[in-house]
Amino acid sequence: MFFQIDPSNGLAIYDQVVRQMKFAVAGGVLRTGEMVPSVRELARELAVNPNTVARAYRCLQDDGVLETFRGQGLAVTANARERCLADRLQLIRIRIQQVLVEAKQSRLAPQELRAIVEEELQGLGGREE
Amino acid sequence: MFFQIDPSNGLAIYDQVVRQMKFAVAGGVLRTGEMVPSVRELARELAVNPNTVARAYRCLQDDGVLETFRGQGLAVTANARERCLADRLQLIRIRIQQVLVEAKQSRLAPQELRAIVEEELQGLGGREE
DNA sequence: TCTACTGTAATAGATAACTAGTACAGAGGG
DNA sequence: CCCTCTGTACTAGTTATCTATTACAGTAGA
Repeated sequence: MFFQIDPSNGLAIYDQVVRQMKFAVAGGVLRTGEMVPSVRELARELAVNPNTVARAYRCLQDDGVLETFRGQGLAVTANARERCLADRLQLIRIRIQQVLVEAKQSRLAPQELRAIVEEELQGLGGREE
Repeated sequence: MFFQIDPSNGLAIYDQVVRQMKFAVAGGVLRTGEMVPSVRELARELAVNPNTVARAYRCLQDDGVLETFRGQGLAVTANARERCLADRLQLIRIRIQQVLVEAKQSRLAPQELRAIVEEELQGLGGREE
């Protein structure tokens, strides 16, 4: 229902949860005050250990995206949206920059690079989520 | 002189060596028959353990890019160029696809995505290597 | 109060990647 | 032969991540 986790992604699972949670807030899927799934529920859903989800949630608290209500759960904070909008741009920009640097070092022509990007953008274009 | 390694890259170090070696062959920096740096020399240069370089070289042998001359070193194989040209496209395409999928899931607008790509391309444009 | 949920914490174990150190066989130059 | 280079192999230890399990405190509803 919520996220998609790929264990063989290079990124740690908890990090994937953090990123996708931020993206959900930035994209308006999760709104201020809304409760997120409980640690155990999300862990079951993702077929992942509860500790891993708890760690992700702890990170999200540290980043001011979630706040805890003891005994009840965690909710999206008041100014989470603006934080996440900024974070989303930054996170994606960094990944793009890494790929482009590598492509540049490999002496792949920029036109060829643009072609790949456009091609892959077309490949994703139609679907929503 | 040769490569740039970033230990906190997500990618394993030996994998970075493999990729950059393939890119060097694809880009014409390394030619057929040319000797590559010895395990110990490259390890010293990259400030990395010799075992890590050895592992990368073993991968490159398995992929038919390098061949070993016992007691002398390793050299680029005859048909390494064409293999690496294909590998380069594939490796970069996969990374781009991963970023675009994530961006798509985050509901970032494609125009905004293109803007970031162009912006970062400009940022790299001038430099050679 | 009892029960079931919540987050949080702590411990131990598994696995992967990398480091550290040592050792061995082959090639080549003196 | 001796020395130095080459790749290769092995063991052990470190670190980070994730799993597995148990436990505890707070909240809420019957």
